[in-house]
Amino acid sequence: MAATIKDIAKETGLGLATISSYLNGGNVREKNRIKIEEAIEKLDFEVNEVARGLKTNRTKMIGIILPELNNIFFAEIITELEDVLRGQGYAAMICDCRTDEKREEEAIDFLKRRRVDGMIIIPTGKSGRGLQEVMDAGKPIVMIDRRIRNVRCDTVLVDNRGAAEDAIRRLLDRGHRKIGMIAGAEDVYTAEERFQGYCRALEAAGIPAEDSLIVRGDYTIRGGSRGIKELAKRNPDMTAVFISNYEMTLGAMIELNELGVRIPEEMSVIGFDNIEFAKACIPRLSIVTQPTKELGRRAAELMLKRLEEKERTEFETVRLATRFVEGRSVCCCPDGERGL
Amino acid sequence: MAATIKDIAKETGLGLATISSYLNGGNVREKNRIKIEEAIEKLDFEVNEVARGLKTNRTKMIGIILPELNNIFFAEIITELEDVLRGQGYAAMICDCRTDEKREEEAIDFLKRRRVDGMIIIPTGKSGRGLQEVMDAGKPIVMIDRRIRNVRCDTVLVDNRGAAEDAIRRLLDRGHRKIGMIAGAEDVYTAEERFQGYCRALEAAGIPAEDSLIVRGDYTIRGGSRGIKELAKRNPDMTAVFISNYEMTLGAMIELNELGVRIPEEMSVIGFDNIEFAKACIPRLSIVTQPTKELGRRAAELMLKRLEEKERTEFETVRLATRFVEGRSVCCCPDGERGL
DNA sequence: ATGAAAGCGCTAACAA
DNA sequence: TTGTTAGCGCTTTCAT
Repeated sequence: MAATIKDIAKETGLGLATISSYLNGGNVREKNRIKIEEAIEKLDFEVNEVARGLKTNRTKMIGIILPELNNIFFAEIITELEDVLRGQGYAAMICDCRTDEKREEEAIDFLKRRRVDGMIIIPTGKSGRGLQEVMDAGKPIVMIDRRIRNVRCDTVLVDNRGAAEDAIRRLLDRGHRKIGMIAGAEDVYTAEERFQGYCRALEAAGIPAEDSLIVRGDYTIRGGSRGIKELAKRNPDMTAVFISNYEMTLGAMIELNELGVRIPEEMSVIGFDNIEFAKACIPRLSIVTQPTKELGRRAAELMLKRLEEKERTEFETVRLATRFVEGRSVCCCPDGERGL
Repeated sequence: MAATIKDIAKETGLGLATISSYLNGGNVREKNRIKIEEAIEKLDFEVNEVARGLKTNRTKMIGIILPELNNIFFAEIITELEDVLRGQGYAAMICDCRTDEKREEEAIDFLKRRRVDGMIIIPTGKSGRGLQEVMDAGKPIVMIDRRIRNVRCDTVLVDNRGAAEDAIRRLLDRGHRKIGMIAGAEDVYTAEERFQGYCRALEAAGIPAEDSLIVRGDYTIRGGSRGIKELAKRNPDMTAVFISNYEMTLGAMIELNELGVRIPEEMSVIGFDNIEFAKACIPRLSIVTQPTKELGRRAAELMLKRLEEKERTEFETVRLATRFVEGRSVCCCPDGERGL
């Protein structure tokens, strides 16, 4: 059995409170400090954080709920998040809900029972069921990447609309007019924002958005390959395509590869996320990248701030900028007349 | 404040033990069961797992230590792991140690203080310092992917040597004789096994392994691109290359892309891991893939089995087979005489 | 600065 | 089956 502070007390002849005080950085007489440290060393004592958590009602655990861990975009965010949190002594209890709303709700309950001090969530569902109660119980929530209407809390987002707008504008500048988009599902926050950016850029250029140039994928590899096939079939005159997340970009590249479409001669492409993948493509892919590390860091910092604050202050929403990384997958299309 | 079983007892007029018995699946009179359920509903009671953990000395938390979460190979393993564990009510406390031995040791301490019921680790360090003590304290440990000599515990590995041997044999069968390898660092368990497979296959074919055809990367993208550059420079007559992990494969592809080397006409390539990436390559890459899901699942199952067992049984070592996925990145080289 | 004692929410004997 | 009681390891008044 592991040693307890009782054992340390007995070993040193001191009282429990003194040991506790020492452990929590209180003032202890030099002489006793040494005695305690020797006893700790000798008995191989380690604070029992479970007991401490029960007593203080603070477990120093943060629940993290996300759609899927085996997704490089989310994994990068969580990596940074966990790093910052643990640096402050907080443990990350991670729940992957497999992009399933029901599982997401279960995860929230699971974490409530475990009495985490707060939750950081990259939402899957749209309802946010269960979250408001967590907030009401005084446990802070920080949301990343997607927003949910009913839940008021700190949020860290990306400027999705601006990112898409910028990408499309670059295609327009190179003379493209028939620009396809592989968008995400309508009920996904980021997907909708990116889609709006696409529309807005075209609108600003006086080009009506055509239904045939838009397909809805579902942020999966399969969705990307289906999407590009569909677009190509429907639009022989399409000269460029904008793909709005990494998995779909990967799927589209696989399919373009399969179809033998030459990039950028036959088709200009702008993808999303994962710069390493983009560099490995032939030719190098132009992409929009998101600041994953910063998303994670800012979310962790917002959480830590909430955990320290005495009284609740205004909720913050941080919106981070994306970056465009130029590859060689976009060519000029002066007459807007090439295509497949 | 959240309701406690005391509140439920007061509300129902029953004793604490009855409530506890109900919560733990004991026998409770039908009438009382209903009363309790109503009270739980009314007071919005949820078991406090922290208190339960303190009392039972079982937190139902499993510590998971890994080199890096933002690595698709590890992320896939952890995803499956967490899924299986949570399905049995266990929480995954994940610690990313950034491939840093010191951080790995800190993570072990961190998890000990938190009194996790067991640890699953994908080791970074070679010493396994701190792990044996965990075992001695009666907490099971399961190791994944890499083995550590001093620590005796359940282990789930991949047949790395066989995988490399098979890959090289395929190249030999197609007539290649000058086969390069981008290996990992010598002190990395999997890297060494894969390297041995390479040597063994050549040996079986009566071809001496040449130093100039072997470079040591460090399992990073950068290591891969440097590796292929070095190999190409040193061996103008090299006709094929085997790259022994995903990151280095990615790096090598980026560099080959940069150098304008045509695959497979000028260079046959066999990579490692990440089938999606392989499919997106032009031409599709032939690769060795590892059974990530099964690695995670088996590890979780071994852990659960240990947690249930009354007395300690023999440690198990599971070794899983890899799979070769044929692409179009290997060509025939009948005379062994082409190359760059 | 230190000690004594109460109690966080739960489980597990033991009695009834 | 149910109630009473002790105690898991810690923190935290309140005295001293």
